[in-house]
Amino acid sequence: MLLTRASEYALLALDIIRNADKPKGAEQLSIELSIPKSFLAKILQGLAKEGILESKKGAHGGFVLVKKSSEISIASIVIAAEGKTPAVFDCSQYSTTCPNGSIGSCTISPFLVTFQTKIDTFLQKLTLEDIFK
Amino acid sequence: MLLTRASEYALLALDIIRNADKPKGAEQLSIELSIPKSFLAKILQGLAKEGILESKKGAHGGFVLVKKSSEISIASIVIAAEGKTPAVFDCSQYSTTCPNGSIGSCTISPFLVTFQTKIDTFLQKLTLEDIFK
DNA sequence: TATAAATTAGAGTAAAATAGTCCTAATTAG
DNA sequence: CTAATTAGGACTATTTTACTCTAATTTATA
Repeated sequence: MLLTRASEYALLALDIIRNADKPKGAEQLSIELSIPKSFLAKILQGLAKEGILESKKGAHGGFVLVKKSSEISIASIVIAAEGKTPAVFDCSQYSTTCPNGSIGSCTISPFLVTFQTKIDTFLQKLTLEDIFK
Repeated sequence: MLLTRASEYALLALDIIRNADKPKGAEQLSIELSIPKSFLAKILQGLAKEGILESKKGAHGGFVLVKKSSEISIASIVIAAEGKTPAVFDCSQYSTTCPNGSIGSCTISPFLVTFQTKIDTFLQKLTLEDIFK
């Protein structure tokens, strides 16, 4: 799987947050979406760190969108949620054990790079607004 | 990750097999590629079952290509190697616990379907010949 | 026909990634 | 002050990935 539940929960939560007029708390969101609160809270924290959401602490706090939906790429959401860019195949991680030696010299490397670029481009061009309209 | 080592090993092995004039054994391939023999053997068995390779048992046996490289899609190789089609996000697996109920009614479903289709199409159009030329 | 070289099949295992939980601290509206 | 809320870190459970091992089967060839 390219995307994990973190991305799924992030996108579902963002759709609710962008349609709300007040800050949405993690607990409220977890109830509306029927997903685990602590896990969702972690994901929302990640989105806040990346500047996709603004978090308001304390009573009546919660999360609000900082930018317009049309200015938030799906790529940035996924990277914030997953903690890394979604990779077709994680060569670098295995570089020391790579059968073909260093990265880039492998016979399938051109294919992998082309594929990865296709995915990156697709996610970078798509915005939060696009996927919900 | 969308693709696992099974697909990587399958593609690397197929590149050697298609350039050989005799059946290539799992052991020989595992040596040339510096990858575990038993694991590679399992993957080659899968490719043989899907009709991508023909396996010859016994002495001087091994694996040979059945079709031309240009007639073998990367999609078919990946499906044979992974045992399933590479999924962007595995909704069906979570259908019983899906926050939004049944598949397709989820707000991110259209995005997921579009994304998955893009990937499927890309892999179906690409052939073994394409990625090594 | 014996034998060595292969694939086949299935069960089992180890490591890594995913999907969480839990607890304590810090912040803030009212 | 206090109740509501985010922040952070450590921890755990589950699932997937990446293998291994053993025994059975097949087959070229001597």
